[in-house]
Amino acid sequence: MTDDRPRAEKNRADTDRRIRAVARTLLVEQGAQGLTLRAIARQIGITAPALYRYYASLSDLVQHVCGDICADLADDLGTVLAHLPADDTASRVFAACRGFRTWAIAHPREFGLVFATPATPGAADGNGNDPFGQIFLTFTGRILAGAPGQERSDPDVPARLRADIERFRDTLVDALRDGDQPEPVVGLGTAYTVLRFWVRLYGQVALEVFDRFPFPVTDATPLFESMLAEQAAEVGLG
Amino acid sequence: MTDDRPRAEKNRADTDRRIRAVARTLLVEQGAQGLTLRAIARQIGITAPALYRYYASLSDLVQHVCGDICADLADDLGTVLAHLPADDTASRVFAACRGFRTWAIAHPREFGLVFATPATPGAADGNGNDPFGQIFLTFTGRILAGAPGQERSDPDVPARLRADIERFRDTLVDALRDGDQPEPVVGLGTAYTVLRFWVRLYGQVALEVFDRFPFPVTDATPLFESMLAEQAAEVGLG
DNA sequence: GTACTTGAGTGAACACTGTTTACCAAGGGT
DNA sequence: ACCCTTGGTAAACAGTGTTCACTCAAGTAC
Repeated sequence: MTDDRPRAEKNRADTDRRIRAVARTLLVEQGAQGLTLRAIARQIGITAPALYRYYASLSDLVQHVCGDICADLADDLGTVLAHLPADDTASRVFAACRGFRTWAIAHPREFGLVFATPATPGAADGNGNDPFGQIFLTFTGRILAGAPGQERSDPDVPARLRADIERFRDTLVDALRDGDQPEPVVGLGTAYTVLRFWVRLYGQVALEVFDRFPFPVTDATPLFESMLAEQAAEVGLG
Repeated sequence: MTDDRPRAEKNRADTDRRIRAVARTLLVEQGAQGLTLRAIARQIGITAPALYRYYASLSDLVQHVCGDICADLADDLGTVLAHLPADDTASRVFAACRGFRTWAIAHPREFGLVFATPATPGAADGNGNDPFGQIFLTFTGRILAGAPGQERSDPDVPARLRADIERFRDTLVDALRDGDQPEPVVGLGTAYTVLRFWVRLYGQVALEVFDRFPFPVTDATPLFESMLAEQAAEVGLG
């Protein structure tokens, strides 16, 4: 399996990887404000304008870095879930939520960049390439794939929400499509539950990572665990 | 009630107000990236270095602007609550939550600046001057002050959280102290409930304002209302 | 009234930033 | 041999935060 692409192409892909890697470490070590074109160029021994051969602008580069970050997080959650039986939905949900929190705490700068930046108005094309939503869909998809048909009764979702929850359900099964599997079915009640789960998980983790709880927390883990347990109990897991 | 302070002092306070006001409109009209020292100076007919007579740095200025923003939001919620009977806790809670969301939607840039910026490591001195926590404490304080003694049984809060929830309760009664009122009492269960309420409210509003729901939402209001109703029911309001 | 001190504001400078432009040199295709 | 794409450079432009030396007016002390 030798790499017989023309050397030129390989070099290009290589420096592209180096650019993103350096950008990443710069973000981690100095925060978003240290993520500058000239610093990146300096570190890989190149001049700043050369970067415009790879990205149209700084914000374009940053957007791609966000994509990388989300991919990493998705991978992380993927390996976490891979070690768990596919039909033990409860422990898979717990593991995914804990994994998300753990990753966020270990990578606060990355989390801040992708999770607390207002969506760029241009990138909100339906949904699609928004990396933020993508990672969420990925990991709930991985869980749902192993737990088909766990339906709550559909009337559970209030009437005024039906339209949007249906849209979300569609997005979800779309993300679930994988290979030649049969079309997965996801109930409206499930979709609604998943959405609520996400809202609360996000709130909890964001407040913790940004250190924005309204009082000086000494140990956030029990706080997180209790919220998790409560919510799991609420939907009948555990 | 004439203002007989020396004119010099008055002028200083005046241009200080102008600085903050211009900063504010700049933030609203151009986003955080348009909030620059030189732009502010230009707009009030002054040179940039002069601003250093008022603030130690740009980030110092920004921090004070955050304070102003939070004060405005607190005022907003204050007037909303003022029109409601002090003993109708349910409608006061609903009004405060709706008011918070409405304000956030009407002021997305301000919301983004103060609610989605990682806490400055220096400013996290215990709690105190962190404007973020302050506003929250203010408005839950205003509600709790009218509904004393609504205790859930204290054992409701899991054992491992007691220490932190007690700390939160203390912060809360501290913020409630007002004039010569008798020392207010807040149960642990109440504090815990309030905290959970905040986590979910924050998650919901942040996701909506940043347009980061994992699917294209067409009407976020029912989504918000259903989360609000659900949570209110859960704690026995309504 | 005359010195002295204070303090807001200025102008020039420094070290940065993103971005554009013109240019260059090496490689591959025909 | 020719051309032409491609990755890179140097120089420049406009803008940024920040510092320093300097004014110049107002207030205070004698």
